[in-house]
Amino acid sequence: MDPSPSAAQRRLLDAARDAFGAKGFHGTTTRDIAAAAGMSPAAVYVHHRTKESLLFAISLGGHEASLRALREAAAAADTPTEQLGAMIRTFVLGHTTDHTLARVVNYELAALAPEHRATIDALRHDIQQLIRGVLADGAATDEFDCADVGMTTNAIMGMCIDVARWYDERDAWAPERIADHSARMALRMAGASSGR
Amino acid sequence: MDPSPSAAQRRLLDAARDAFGAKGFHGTTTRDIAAAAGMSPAAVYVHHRTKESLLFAISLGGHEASLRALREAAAAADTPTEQLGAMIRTFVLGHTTDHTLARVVNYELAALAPEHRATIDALRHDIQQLIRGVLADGAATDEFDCADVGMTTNAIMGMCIDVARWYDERDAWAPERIADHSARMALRMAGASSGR
DNA sequence: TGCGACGCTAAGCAAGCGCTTAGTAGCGAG
DNA sequence: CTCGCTACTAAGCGCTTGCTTAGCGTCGCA
Repeated sequence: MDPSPSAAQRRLLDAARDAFGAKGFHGTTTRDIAAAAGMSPAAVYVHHRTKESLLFAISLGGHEASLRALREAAAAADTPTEQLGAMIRTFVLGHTTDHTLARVVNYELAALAPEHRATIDALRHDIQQLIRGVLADGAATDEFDCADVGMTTNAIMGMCIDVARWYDERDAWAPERIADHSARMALRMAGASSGR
Repeated sequence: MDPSPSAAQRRLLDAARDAFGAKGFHGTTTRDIAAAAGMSPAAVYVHHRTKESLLFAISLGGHEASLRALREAAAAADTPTEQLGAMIRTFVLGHTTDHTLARVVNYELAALAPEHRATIDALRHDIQQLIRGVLADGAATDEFDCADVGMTTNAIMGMCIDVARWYDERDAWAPERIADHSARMALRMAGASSGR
C-alpha cells in the first residue's frame, strides 16, 4: 500500500503484527497496539482508518514478500528439482524467521473485510500456482514421480505453512536446518529421482 | 469431562464448536453460541461456568478422540510401514470429516486458561510421541530411511494438521482420497522402501 | 511574525461484551 | 395437592470495545 511508511507507521505495523500473531486479531485491542507502539490509543487512527486496515496492510505485505521470494527462487534455478528445492527452502525460511508475520498471514484471513479478503485470496492463488506449476513441469518430464499434482501441492504447502504454527524460536532448531529438511521432504513427496 | 452430556449440553457444544471454528474464540460471543443453540444468552451458564470452559471441553474431547484413534490404528498393524500408513490415514480422515473441530483443536490453543492449556499440551505431547515412536521404530530396523526422526515427525504432522485449515467440504475431494494420499506422502517422507 | 498543516493526546461516546440476578414454567416424588 | 428441584428466560450490571472529537505543541514557509 504505502510505499514508504514513516517510523511511527512502522512501529504501529510491527506492534500490530506481534499482537495479532500472539493473540489473534479479535483478541487484540487497539489499545494493546497503541501501547506496544508507545502511543496513545487515538494515534492509531492518525495512520490507519480502522483496526482491520492494519491487518490488511500486514497481510498484504506478507503475501507479496512470499510471492516475490518464490518467484526469485524459481527463476534462479533450471530444473524442476532444483526449483522446488529452492522454493521450499525460501518459503520455509520465511515461515520460521518471520513466524509471527506468517501466523497473521495464514491464520487471520477470516478477520479480513470481504474486499480485502478477495485481494489476499488472489495472491494466495498465485503462490499456489507457482508451486503447482513446478510440480506439473517435473511430472510432465518424468523428473517427478507425482501422480496427483493438485493433492501433492496441498500436502507440500501444508507442511510448509504449518511450520509457522509449531515453530518456537526458543527451540534449538535453526531456521536453515528446518528449511533444508523441508526441501528434502518436499522432493521426496514429489517423487524426485535425486530426492534423497 | 462430562461422560454423558444432555441434549441441551450437546447443542451448546456443537454450536460453540461451529462458531469457534468459523470465527475463532475471541471472534465469537456467548450470544452467538446461545442463538445457534436456540437458547437465551443466560442458558449457556446453566451448563458451563465460562465461555473458556466450553472451549476446553471441545478441545479436550477432540484431542482425546485423536489420541484414541491413533492408538487403535497403531495397535491394529504390525510393521512400522503399516502402522504409519494406518495412523496418518485415520488422523487425516478426522481432520477432514471433522475439520471444524480440528480447527478449534489446533488453532485456538492460545485462548485456553493456563491450567487447561497444560492439560491439552500433555495430550498433544502424547500424540506426537505416538507418531515419533513409529518413525523411530522404522528407522531402527532400516525399514525407514529417516535420518532425522524429530524433524520428520514435525513435517508429517504439519502436513496432516494443515488439512484442517485448507479443507473445504464444497471441494470435490473426498476425505478418504485426501487421507490415502496423505498416508502415501508420509511414507515417502519417512523413506519407507515400499512407499510408492 | 504569522499561519496553516501535521502528529499527537486527553477525554469520552455509543455499542457490545461476559456474566449475574431474580423469577418462572414444568415435572417427578411424597 | 404440594413441595423442591431442574432448566430456562428477561433484564440488566459493570466494564471494555472500536473509534471520534476537541485541542495542543511544533514545524516549514511566507
